[in-house]
Amino acid sequence: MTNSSKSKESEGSDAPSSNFIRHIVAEDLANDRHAGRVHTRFPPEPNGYLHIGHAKSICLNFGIAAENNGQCNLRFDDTNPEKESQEFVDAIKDNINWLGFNWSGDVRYSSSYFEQLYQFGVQLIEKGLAYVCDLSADEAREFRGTLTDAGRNSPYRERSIAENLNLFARMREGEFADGACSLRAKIDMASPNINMRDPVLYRIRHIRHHQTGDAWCIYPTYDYTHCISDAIEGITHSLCTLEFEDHRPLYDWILNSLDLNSIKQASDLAESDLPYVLPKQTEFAKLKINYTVVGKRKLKQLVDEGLVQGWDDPRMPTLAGMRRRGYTAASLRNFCESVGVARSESQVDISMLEHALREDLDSNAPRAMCVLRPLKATLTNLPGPIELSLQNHPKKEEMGHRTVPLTSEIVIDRDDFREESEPGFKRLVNGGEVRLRGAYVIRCDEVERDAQGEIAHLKCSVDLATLGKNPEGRKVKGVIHWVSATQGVPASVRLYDRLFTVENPESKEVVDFRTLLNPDSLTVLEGCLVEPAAASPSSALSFQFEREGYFTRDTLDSTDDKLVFNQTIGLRASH
RNA sequence: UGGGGUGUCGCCAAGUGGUAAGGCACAAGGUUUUGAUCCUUGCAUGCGUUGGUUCGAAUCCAGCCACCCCAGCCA
Repeated sequence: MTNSSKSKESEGSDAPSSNFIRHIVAEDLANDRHAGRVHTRFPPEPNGYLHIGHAKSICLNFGIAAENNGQCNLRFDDTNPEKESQEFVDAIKDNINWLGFNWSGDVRYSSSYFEQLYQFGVQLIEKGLAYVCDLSADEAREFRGTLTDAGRNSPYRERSIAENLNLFARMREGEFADGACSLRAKIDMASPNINMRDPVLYRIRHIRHHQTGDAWCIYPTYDYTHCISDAIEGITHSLCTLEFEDHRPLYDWILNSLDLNSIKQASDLAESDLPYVLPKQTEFAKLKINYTVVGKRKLKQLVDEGLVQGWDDPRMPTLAGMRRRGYTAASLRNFCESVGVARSESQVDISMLEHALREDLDSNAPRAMCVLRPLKATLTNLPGPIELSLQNHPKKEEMGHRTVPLTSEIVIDRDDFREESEPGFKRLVNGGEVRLRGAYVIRCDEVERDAQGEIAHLKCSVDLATLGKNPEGRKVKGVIHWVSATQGVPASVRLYDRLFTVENPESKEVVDFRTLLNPDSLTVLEGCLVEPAAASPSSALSFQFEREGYFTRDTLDSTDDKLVFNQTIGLRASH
């Protein structure tokens, strides 16, 4: 067999996986199509918060640039002031930095190209490729035809260039009311691609813009703005999602209709000797994950109707929410890489996200102990309080040690105790032994109940010969976590479960996705006890509470006298 | 009845004519003072389907089927 030698060399384990966009970029580089440049951009509209789906696009765009010594711009595609705001601009910038990416140069805004866009509009009119149309939106819809029937030409389609120029200028001057007319590209009302049936380039909106104020009352549409903005910024690879595939002919039509040299002169490459090449749009499938929703409208609805506690509610798939939940930026980046980039629409299983999270947290989160449902236990023969020095990470000596106080009064988790031994139960039972994590083996000698008959207190004896070593002559298989009842710090802990009860809450069959919300997505536990080291204001924020899972301090809700932890994700449970 | 796409293991996803990578999930073992981690092993005679071309097809050709997107002066 000769194939073994061949397959070995390609097994560079950390090499990024192959995907069709990496192929395209590599091929363009090989053919010197952009003079060696790779320049991408992430172009969010500031009309909502970024979510996990955006993370894929961010990682793709910034990643492709970084891999090829290229640049990636952050550009706010802010052509519809009606829905946009500065609040979203700020949140988006913050999220991108948190994810670990830095955009090239200053933040860009499509709105900062409005004057240039207007001039290009004039150019299209002069070339006889655009006209001012007085059809109302409703009329325009009728003229557009249907998916199967061709549209009809607008009665205003043959206005003279001079008249169009005059009208376009007056649109800008504010002479007309909203919707009175629009600038349209003159393409083909019979095109089977509806986007080519004389699409609107400019509409009239007497409304203040979050970046340009009252400077404009006409605003360019996405199709007109996006391609030109890409061209101005010298973007080489314009990556977007599949639903824009039908817009690509228009993207190309607009750029090819403009004088190439005038585009270059308006671009960041105006002074460059490099040959100017128009950007190319490439589409990929957006990220969908089961048991959650990423539709902007749905997320907004959850917030507005108080179904969650805000855009940064830890149950939300927004970057702000996930960050607050304790997701690490690295885990999100790794997840996006593992999901890949392709053109087939897919819905990724949330277990992949959870895997990336646990993988990162397992290797980086310090360990600590926290008892969620305390049950008091007295260690009857412990000579006195002692301080144990426990390793912060079982495999990483370099993460250091912390001191953990052991006192005669401790708490253990109610779930870790049963009166009767049961098959398969490896924790503490009456009369049985168990290891206190990092400390001694104890035996439960007595169970005390309260007036209601509930188990209230255990009396246990310690085998003083078992610190750091196994007892002789017998095997103690169970290990449970614990916290000193007197030194432990009270905390409130929030446990999370998936937000929706069904795999695909966004499916078309769903009438009202709100009825599919999981009523148990949030459980608040009060009176939990956490070891002092994890409660210190100067400690890390994220921990693995041993045998429970990963938790992070909620810095928004924690106060000096009330500590709050959010469960990031539980440990994998294999029993 | 128009146009544009996509179909490879339960979920993602490599593969570009030479005999189906990898990850997640799952299952079975081993190690373990976390029922975690880690390690080992297993997991598509098969690439939507039917034909065709070829010595050879997931890869090329033709037909069919399923699903997704498009009729905002949203992006």
